[in-house]
Amino acid sequence: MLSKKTKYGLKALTYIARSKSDLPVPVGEIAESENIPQKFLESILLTLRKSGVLGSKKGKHGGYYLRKEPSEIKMTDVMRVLEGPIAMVPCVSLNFYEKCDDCPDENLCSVHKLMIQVRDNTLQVFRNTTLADLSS
Amino acid sequence: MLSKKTKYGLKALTYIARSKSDLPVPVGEIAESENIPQKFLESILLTLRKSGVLGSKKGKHGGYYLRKEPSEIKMTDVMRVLEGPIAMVPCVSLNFYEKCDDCPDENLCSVHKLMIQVRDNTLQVFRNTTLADLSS
DNA sequence: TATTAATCCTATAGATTTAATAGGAAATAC
DNA sequence: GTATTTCCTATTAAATCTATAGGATTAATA
Repeated sequence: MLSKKTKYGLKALTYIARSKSDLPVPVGEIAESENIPQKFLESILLTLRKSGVLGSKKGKHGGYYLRKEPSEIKMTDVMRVLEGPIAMVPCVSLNFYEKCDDCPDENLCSVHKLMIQVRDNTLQVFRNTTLADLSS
Repeated sequence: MLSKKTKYGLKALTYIARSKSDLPVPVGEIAESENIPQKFLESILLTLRKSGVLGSKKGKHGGYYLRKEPSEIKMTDVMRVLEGPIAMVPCVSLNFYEKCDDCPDENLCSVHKLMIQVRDNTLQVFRNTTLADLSS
């Protein structure tokens, strides 16, 4: 299941990408428009800023803005920040690899084989999709 | 993330598919061989039996067996029983559809569009993979 | 300079889900 | 009738997710 954090984050990014204004977009505006609890959204946008996807400006007329063109923001990056590993098991994760406790040899593991296929397919979607695709 | 339930379930099914013996396979044997807590595995195999994937025999020399040939057991079916919906959000689920609380119109929702793609790719993997593939 | 509006930060509560355990009832082989 | 195994229900323990609270900091502007 996609977490609400990720869902809200993607919706917020889309909202910002669609924004016509030159000014940064304040959290309150997004929260209201997209039906997202404001405080929760604050924390989400904060992590997106810390990861480099978003920039921010404090104070009056402040808010969040994209650091790159929407077409340059890949879903792989966004998903890894919001949702964590793209793989369904750590033992097939490219960026968050971890060995399984059980499983003496993962080359013989049937789950491993299957999940590599799922990972590759999902990865292909996220690599070929940018924020520009979402917001169009 | 794949739940342990699903992971254990897949490993157990693979173990049973690989079994040479004519007798049903007892839970204890699988649990020991695959490093799975036995009581937990019991409950997992029980749900697989109730869903029709496995058959069982009680008492001495009892255990679990496959109801169909491994090549006839699709991952779509197994995954839906063990892990639930294949889609990452209920609003793009074929078998467990649910509308989102937020989201006035899901055709305009950027998350919706993206998750349909992920679903279709994952579905393709699961539709084209059977237990025979896992256990070979 | 005071006011207002915004991000930033930390902590924590509440809710849900997952993982695992416990204890025995029912069935079957021998 | 004893040993073995599935079957069933309940419960605990742990982890994670969702959301809220309360204020500190920063910046624009009147």
